[in-house]
Amino acid sequence: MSNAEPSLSEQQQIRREKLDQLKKLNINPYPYGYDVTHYSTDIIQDESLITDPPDDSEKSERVSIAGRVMTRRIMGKASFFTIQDSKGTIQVYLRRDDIGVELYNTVFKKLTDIGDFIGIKGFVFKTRTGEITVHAEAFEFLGKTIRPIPTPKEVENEAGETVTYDAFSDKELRYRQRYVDLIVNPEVREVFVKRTKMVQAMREFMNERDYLEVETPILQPIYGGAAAKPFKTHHNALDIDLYLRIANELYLKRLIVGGFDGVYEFSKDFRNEGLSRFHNPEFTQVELYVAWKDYNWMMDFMEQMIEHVAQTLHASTKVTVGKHEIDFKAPWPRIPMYEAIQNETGHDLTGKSDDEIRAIAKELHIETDKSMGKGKLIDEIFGEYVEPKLIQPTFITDYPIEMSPLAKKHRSKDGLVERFEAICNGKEIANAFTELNDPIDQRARFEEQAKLRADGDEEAMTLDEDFLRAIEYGMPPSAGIGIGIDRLAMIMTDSDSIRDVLFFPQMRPE
RNA sequence: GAAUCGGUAGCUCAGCUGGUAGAGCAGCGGCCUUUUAAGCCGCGGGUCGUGGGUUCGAGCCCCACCCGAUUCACCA
Repeated sequence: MSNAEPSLSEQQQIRREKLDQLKKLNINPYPYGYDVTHYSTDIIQDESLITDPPDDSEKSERVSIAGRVMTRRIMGKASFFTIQDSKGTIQVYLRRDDIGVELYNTVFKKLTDIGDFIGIKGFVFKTRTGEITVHAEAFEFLGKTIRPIPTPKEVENEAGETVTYDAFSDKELRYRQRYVDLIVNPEVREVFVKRTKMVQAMREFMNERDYLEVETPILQPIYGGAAAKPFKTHHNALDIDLYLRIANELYLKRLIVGGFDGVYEFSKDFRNEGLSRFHNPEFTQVELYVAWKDYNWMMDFMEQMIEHVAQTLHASTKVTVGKHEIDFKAPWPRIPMYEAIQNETGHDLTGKSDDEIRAIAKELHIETDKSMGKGKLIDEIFGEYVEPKLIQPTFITDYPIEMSPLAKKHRSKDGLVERFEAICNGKEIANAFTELNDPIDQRARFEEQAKLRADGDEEAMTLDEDFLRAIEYGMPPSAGIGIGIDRLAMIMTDSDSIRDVLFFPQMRPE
């Protein structure tokens, strides 16, 4: 049939030849299905399946499994190999005399490679060395792979530690070819399963409280709800520019105006900024808005929800992250921002003017420039001196009004808003406020942002006339929060790069 | 965007002061019916990230570029 192309490696050519040979034997290399009764781990965990001594009589139970061949140990007329399915791996014992000469010698020994899919039916026994193994009575070819997969080997040394040889460890290849990473590095699957369970736990926690999961536009004519640079695109039929959302805040608040008491959305957001260990151009937040509540209530809510997440994932409130053990047991400390800064730097910023704060920033060796307003300067000081030191989950409260154009003025502290950020492992994981629902004030704040923009702050917010119209119709007092799902997933899975909690992190094209 | 480190066989890596590329696993041929990094005998496999340059000669030295990792800067 198809001659091997010159650009193919020797191993790729050989595998294509094997494909042709299978067809010549009237074996479909890509059949349509297989009747699976058991997964690998189910068999290993179910003692009652083991026949001892090995029992091939009709009364012993049969299992049928399917998966990839991952290792092979061929000893003439009998072989051991492992099959990997979606739950794990199990060893199979295969004998020529059980399945026939052609299937064994030709189909299995000659034409089956590591990575190929096969189905096995047989009974379960324990080998001399005590490994639970399926003794194959039927062998079926289920899919040819024509590209060799990496072949890491795991072995336990005398100390009982698992040592991996030839691990598929090149990070670039692992990110670019996540499918291969998932095949050969089983711990990767665990990370992503945990991430999904984390999201499920949060969703259940909110659903139990009757908050409504909603969907809002990703393509927005005016981007808002955060300070960030957007991705821009164009709609041809309407002939208008649109932006990929940087946040969904303003839409969820419109729904609060519309009469929902609690709405949330797991939102893919997009920010046209640098990539790093903590930043991917698209990332996930869950935003939640609840009517009749304020930011104090939201702190209670958040610490309870995250404690619940930790319990669900780790059966404990304590999670090991790098060198630290982080305890999510509620309540978490609540420290006003100025107090936190004073604790770390000795400077009390309360009531200070722009120029005074600029001078303090310089004293603290913070690089400043003209476009930085008071809010930005304080944020810089905080980010440099306080944030990295907050390992245990902590609420930092009461932010300067200049850096929070969507938050409500503090009920008692002048110049501040009712806002908090949750910090954990030295990074922000959530941002929340008592929502600003005074339309006159909101308009003034947008106008303040417009000035900052004119002064060169590219991330200052744009005035959204429709959003203002919405809250002019009246928005109940509300609390809102955004929780960074990727950041939280990093903590919950002890991953030190955001790329390790994203299946397909953004990469430059090959 | 800056600095540092890296890119050699399918995978993991070695490659000296520049002399024309190696190992283990994987692959191919053979032996082997309870092995487990199975073993034993034999064999093949490479535009050394890309493009220039220096040199009799470049994986190695020089220049430019591409890709990645880490740290830093901005942002969640």
